[in-house]
Amino acid sequence: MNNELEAYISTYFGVVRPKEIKAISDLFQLTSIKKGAYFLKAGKKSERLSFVQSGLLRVFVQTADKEVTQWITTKGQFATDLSSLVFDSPARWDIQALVDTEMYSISKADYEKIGSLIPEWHLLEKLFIVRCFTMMEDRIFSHLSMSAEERYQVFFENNAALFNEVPLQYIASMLGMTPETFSRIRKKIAN
Amino acid sequence: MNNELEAYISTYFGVVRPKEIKAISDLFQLTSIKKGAYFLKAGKKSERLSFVQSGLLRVFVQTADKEVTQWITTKGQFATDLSSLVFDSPARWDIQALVDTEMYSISKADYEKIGSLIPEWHLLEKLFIVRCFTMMEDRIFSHLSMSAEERYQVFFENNAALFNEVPLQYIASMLGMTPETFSRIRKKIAN
DNA sequence: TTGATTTCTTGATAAATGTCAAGCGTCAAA
DNA sequence: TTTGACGCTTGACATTTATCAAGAAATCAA
Repeated sequence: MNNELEAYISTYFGVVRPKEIKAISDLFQLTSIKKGAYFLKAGKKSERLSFVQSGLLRVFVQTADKEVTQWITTKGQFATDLSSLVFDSPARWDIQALVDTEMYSISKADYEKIGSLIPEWHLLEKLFIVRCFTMMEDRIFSHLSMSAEERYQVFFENNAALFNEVPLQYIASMLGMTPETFSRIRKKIAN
Repeated sequence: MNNELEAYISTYFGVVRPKEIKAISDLFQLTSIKKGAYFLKAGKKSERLSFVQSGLLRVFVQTADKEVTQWITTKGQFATDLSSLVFDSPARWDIQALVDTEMYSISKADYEKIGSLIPEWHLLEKLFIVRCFTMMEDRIFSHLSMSAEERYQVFFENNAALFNEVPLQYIASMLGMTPETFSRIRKKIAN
């Protein structure tokens, strides 16, 4: 399996022994998904966990009156509906490829095998999820304390490249504003 | 140790064997904290994980221009700065008792012992944190898709009792609005 | 390349929310 | 009982953000 995947496993989960990294990475398959195709449909069970190798996925949900983009998954990030994967509940998000996308993907069954391969796996996994939880705390804080313009600024500083790669309306939605507001903020900042 | 704590351990973590529940609960101490006292100070390391048995804690942060309430912890909920507890990083939140509060509290050192007492502990812990993560997803979604009034309604439906127990300004803050907006929403709904 | 489609921008206006200041009620300490 | 602190409400007004509609720009497919 691939060096880049092994780097993810090492970086995100802190697995250090090469044999173990190899054992985990062998459970992943490199899979491709075409632009517009769905990695996950809301209502279905999430059967796979994936790490994006190249390309982009959009996590969103269709509400009665609008579509809400919850996140855009970029290279190196994981994609799944975590609660659906873990609890076998119906997925709450649609996940769709914004461009042709390659990812390292593992089935739920194989994912659950990792625990028996690596003694401290559930601990490492816990640490990974705590990091995710902490990012969510930060994101909530941004909505409690910042204006739309401030949220734009912070996100742009950390994700500038994304602004050339996806329809801006999706970034607007995931920052909690309309495309028009987003556009006006950009205009204001440009001057 | 106490039946109520054992119920939390059973409910939140899914520990089933009575001996194990007992072993875990014995590591907790019932501790009291007076109204206004701090359970955690931002910048310090979070050394304890606690479950509120009675009373209320407010999780907040002081920014340059205002104080932001991130959460109010009620009976049965856990209190800590999770990332600080897990990674030994400085706490990002202040946690202060809103009223005299009793909680079952465990030190980080004892907490980390649980893994050696119960084989599947890290798995159970993971499931617990995934549930927390999912709640954060929902909360972010509420900020991406709902107005202040809708957030008020949803929160009120699920936490009506809290409205008689804490200064409403704190609820306003944790829902991402000013006390004045909060007050006007209440007036509107009353009519 | 061209036409169709989608996305982005802009203006006008409306609605939601924030800010500031004042006043009122409640509660507890003096 | 009074006084002061605190929290809530209200009004006037400002600012932010959303909505709607139109057109410009970019992208995609034939």
